[in-house]
Amino acid sequence: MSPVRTRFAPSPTGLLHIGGVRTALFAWLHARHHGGTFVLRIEDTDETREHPEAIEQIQAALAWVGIDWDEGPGIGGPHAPYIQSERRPRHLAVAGDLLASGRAYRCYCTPEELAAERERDREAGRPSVYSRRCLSRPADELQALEASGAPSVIRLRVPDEGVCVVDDLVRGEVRFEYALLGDHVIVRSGGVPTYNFVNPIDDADMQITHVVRGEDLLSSTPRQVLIYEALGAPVPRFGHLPLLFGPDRKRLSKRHGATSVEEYRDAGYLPEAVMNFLALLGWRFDDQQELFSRDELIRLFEIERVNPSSAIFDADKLAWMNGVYLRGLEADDLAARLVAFLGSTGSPIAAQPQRVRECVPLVQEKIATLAEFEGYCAFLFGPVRLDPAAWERIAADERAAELLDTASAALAGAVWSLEPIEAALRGACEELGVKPKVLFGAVRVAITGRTVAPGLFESVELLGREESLARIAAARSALV
RNA sequence: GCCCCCAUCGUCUAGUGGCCGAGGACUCUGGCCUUUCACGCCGGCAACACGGGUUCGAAUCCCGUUGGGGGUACCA
Repeated sequence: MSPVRTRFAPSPTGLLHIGGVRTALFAWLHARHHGGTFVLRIEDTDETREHPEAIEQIQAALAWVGIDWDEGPGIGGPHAPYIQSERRPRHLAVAGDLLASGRAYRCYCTPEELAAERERDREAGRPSVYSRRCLSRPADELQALEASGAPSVIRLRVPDEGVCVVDDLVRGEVRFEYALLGDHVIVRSGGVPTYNFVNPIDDADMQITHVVRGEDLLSSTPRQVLIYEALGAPVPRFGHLPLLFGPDRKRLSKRHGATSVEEYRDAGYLPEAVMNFLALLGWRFDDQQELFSRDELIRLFEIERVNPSSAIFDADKLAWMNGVYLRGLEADDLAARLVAFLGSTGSPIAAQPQRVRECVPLVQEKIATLAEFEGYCAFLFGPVRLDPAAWERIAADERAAELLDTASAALAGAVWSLEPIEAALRGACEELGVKPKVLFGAVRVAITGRTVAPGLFESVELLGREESLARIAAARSALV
């Protein structure tokens, strides 16, 4: 059995779509599971959509989620560059061979003629298949056309009959009748080869054994199989993954919210959570386990277990899973990630890494994304910003002054560590005969400026006696 | 129009003829815990698209219908 070689072949059209990452992930997992090779190839076939910086972005996005590649463009790395357009001479040479052997032919039909033909086919209820007019033109007519400088494309001559049987790794046998295919264009009139031609040549040349890609490419498989056969190359196994949709069952797009990995990274998601979540879109190990480390995924992933039906991207579940991963992090690790994240957002609190580390225990169970940290902890890094609505809540209480004074007095005499602080505050409640939530609520607003905040005792302890008392005093004097 | 794929709770799914009066997770929801918010714990709502077969027996196999999706380009 030959070693497994898979590839991910995105076109550089912009930020890498989350669906693209899912495709890359499955192809990568399949290679890694079998100890094979994973190739990254940039398919910049269509020059009109070329987007150089997108090549960098694609690599950065893959690297961020934890997908590495053995061959292909590397960010300053040693990997051989696979940029499809650089292989143009080889593609055109194959086209030349096909032309010479009669497996391909020149077509001078104009787009208008072709469109009219399709229209007629459709109206007649027939499958629209190219009429092969140029294949039946007499030689002198062809020569005249060529001499006149009429633009031409090169078409592959598809068999008149027979079926192409694709034994798909996720769908089983799928059959296509060649008679329904039509001779497709392999080289455009401008001399640029098409995707359906170039893609199988590259896969053959790179000895790809398993083509793992989206289901949108299933229909083009027979056209590509023909190219492998023409090349005399082995036809790889195909695995067509179910497509990803938004909540409205339409293909995932911008209007569904975040669709690029970058957006999730910038929203404070963890790469391991994103990878885990994406792996579960179409694949599952059993009826229990949902949390998988990168290594477990590699060990357990089997493409044969991929579910063939399309999946809807559930952002809620990703958010939940991100929280699970966040809570599972070592405190030092979480702190480091927070500092890096805050730095990337330009937050000034990134400049206080020790402080961030001290805050971690207070919020690790409360936040679901790195982005939520600042909202909870900003009061520990600088002056309080009183939330007006929160302030209303305590200002409206006629006992507010009494509450704050008593709390202040209790704290003033407390030994400054967690338990004595709690004891002092609880003592204040008993002294006034109020429920803890009443007094704690008032102190919380004074200290944090908000009604929703990290644990009060921990917050007060971290803030220090002086600052805590100052904040309570400030709130006290702001009372009317 | 024609070709192809798909079809279990709202969502992701387990299920490969009897273990399923269908299991797990997210969401929603009732409760507990509790200084807020979370976390955690306990409980609840909620599905085999429909119709025919095959079989002693079907969510599981076959056919059809319906629905959804993809393709049908000198896009990929």
